[in-house]
Amino acid sequence: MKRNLGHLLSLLHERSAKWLSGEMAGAGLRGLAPSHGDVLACLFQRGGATMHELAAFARRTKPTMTILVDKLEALGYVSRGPSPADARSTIVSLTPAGEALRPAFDDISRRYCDFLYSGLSRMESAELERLLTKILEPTENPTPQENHP
Amino acid sequence: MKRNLGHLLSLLHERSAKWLSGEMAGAGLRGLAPSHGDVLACLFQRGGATMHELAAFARRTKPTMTILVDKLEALGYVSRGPSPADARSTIVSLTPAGEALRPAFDDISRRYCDFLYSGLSRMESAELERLLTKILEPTENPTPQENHP
DNA sequence: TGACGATAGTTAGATGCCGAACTATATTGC
DNA sequence: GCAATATAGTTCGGCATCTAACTATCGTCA
Repeated sequence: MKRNLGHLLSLLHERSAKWLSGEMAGAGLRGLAPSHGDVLACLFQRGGATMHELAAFARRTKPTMTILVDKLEALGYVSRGPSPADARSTIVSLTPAGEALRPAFDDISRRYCDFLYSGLSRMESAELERLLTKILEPTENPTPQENHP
Repeated sequence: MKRNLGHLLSLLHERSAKWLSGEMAGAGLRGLAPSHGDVLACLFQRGGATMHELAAFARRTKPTMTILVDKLEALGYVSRGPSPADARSTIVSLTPAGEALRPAFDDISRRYCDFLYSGLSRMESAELERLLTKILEPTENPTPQENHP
């Protein structure tokens, strides 16, 4: 059983994704993926965002964001509206039903941290973050899509 | 910019996957995903495996493995054969074309490690692995699918 | 002012992945 | 020896994701 860094990373990533999906399902959001959660998180934080901003926040491409928002809109959690400043832009915002998810989401976020850092001391957590950041450093990665000259 | 552990993990995971895809494409395997690489890695290591073993090794479900092997077989890198011991089983093995990929794969594996551990001292690498393993420990995760009573 | 390149968003097509359901073979219990 | 159960693989339907290509609008610059 080779336990190299790549393997550990995949393992943890998959487990995190599964945990989040499970928790979201438990919060009444059956069938929603972590990415949908990222969209909602962005809206909880900013109150409204363009497709472009959502895509950058969730680090997904714009076509993906179209699909994600389509679903959230169909479920009644968000709505699309025109931007007063730019006729090309769409402003996505939370509906009352979407806003109602905020407490459950805050709760999941808190427990997600507990889940991830479980068993690690405060110092170990800090060290882990430092090491991962150091690996990430060399080429701080930009937003997916449109990152070419 | 919240840099919590979940975020760092996602970032690193995405970057690793992209790096691997790119390297595989560079090695003449355009259109193959990291999971296909896992299948080949398993075969390089064991010389032949059942679908079930491949699925466990790559941590994908059996239906997914069917598709992955379909593709590798269509490309001429592996072939399916019957198991002499069990008529239900399929033995997947490397064709000469598949075997020919081995040196390129070994090279990619080596450079993948360099890529991941880049900038980390030997001690830091060990510490990082230790911390990730510690997080993973509590519920050492089993093979996906058929893991329920 | 009008043409041209940049930007916002969507559509189309393809791929990796999963769960559920299915077929075929093996194993176990009576 | 046979029915019940378990196991190996596949098929089916669905979802998130990507790239490429498209439409519509904005900004710029001559």
